[in-house]
Amino acid sequence: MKWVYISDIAQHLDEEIIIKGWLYNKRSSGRIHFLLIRDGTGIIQGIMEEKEISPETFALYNDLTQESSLIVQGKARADKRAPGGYELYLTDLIPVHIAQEYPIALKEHGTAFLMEHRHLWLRSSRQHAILSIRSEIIKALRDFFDERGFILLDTPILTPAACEGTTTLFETEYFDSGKAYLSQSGQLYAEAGAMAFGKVYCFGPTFRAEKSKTRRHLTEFWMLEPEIAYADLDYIMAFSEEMLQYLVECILTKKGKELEALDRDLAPLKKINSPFPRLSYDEAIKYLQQQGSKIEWGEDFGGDEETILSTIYDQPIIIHRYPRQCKAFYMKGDPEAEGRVLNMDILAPEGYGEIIGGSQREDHLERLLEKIEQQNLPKEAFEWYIDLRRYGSVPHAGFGLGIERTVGWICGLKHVRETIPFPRMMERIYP
RNA sequence: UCCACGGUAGCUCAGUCGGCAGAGCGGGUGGCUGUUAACCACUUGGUCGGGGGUUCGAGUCCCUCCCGUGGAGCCA
Repeated sequence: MKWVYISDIAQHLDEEIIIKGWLYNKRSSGRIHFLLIRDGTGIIQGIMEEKEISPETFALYNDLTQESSLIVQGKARADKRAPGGYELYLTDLIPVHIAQEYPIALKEHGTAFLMEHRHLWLRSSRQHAILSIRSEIIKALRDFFDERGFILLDTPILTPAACEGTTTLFETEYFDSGKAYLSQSGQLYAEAGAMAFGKVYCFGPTFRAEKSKTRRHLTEFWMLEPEIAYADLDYIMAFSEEMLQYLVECILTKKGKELEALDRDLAPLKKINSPFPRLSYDEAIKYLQQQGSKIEWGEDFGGDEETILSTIYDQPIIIHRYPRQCKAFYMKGDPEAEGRVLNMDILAPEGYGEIIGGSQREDHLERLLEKIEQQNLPKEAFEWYIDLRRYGSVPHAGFGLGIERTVGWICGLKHVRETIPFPRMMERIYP
């Protein structure tokens, strides 16, 4: 007997097949039972008629609890009455495990309760849709870089020092060498990679020990960071536009059903069309002040400012050339504007805010040393990084894309915590 | 860390002026040959977050601690 996944059911109509899965829900009107069976690829309604099956098997219905695992045999047919469009007329059913009383009923639950049962919550159709879109987003992005000849460069997670002195780091003991820190960015190592391979990207988890409690923060999140030798700020702005355009088109093509299941309004995504509007930091400040914001020149944008800026246009918006004082030491100064750096942030539309932050890097040895000194960073820990400016330094640039925020935007979610299987937040490390 | 709100049955919540602890869902039993978060009947289910106080009497008022949710700051 052939084992078939529910997603492939259309190719096996009227064949006797086997499906292995779990009981999502059941209903009965006495002589006919309805079993909603899921197998991770979809849901199908199983029909159990008293006259078509042995009395012992028919009676098993009473023992089957929500999320019990089972193997069923039957013939599939298309039927408009069935959720999912297909039904399986059961000829046999073997319970694999009768589940204990399942904590998550098919009713409303609070976020705290669901997060406490995240390992089970993943089985629900909504989480299934979000995480399969996440998987496709990562695949699309990796395809984008691989097709353009980038090398995937895995950067270390345990590091000897901070990449950006400002943020708080998770600390751990490292044998007899003292402290090690969990990486908050792979960028510095990616720069070494770019000098070796020309164009590279890293993709991995990053860690921020900030006590952030907002809808767009996690303590552990995944970041994709390309780094390109001989690229300047204009190059990476155009490049990231191309990347986002590619990504959105790809997800619309391949994940329409899942987006629909999430009630995502597709119109704003279909409108995405590069090049995106660009605003310098100075222009953005001027605009915000006209809108009544109290922000002063030199301050970084807060959540409210980001929301205002990301709703001006129905496109992602690029803000570039921020003041030096609110940005990291490795960013190159703008030769044409005193006090500004050659950086850019991309804010997703519909109020989603920052999903990309990038810059042209300081490639001049003396100026980099000055900045390290000014910011009181431990020079010894950065010697290897400084070496990159001693041996064939070139202009180069790169950016980081936050995966969870990107998934949140594309799925139209209010909070990033559902965009990763097991979110790590200030108040949550279980499960 | 700060501000606001919340914690009552397994879950989601109601509980009036301080006066017998409630509903829906889930669980259990029975019924129903096309159900769509099925439905109908019956039934089960409580350390009212912990501690202290006021009171004849506290889920309800006061103090305190714990936990959670939303937001701020910081950032992707």
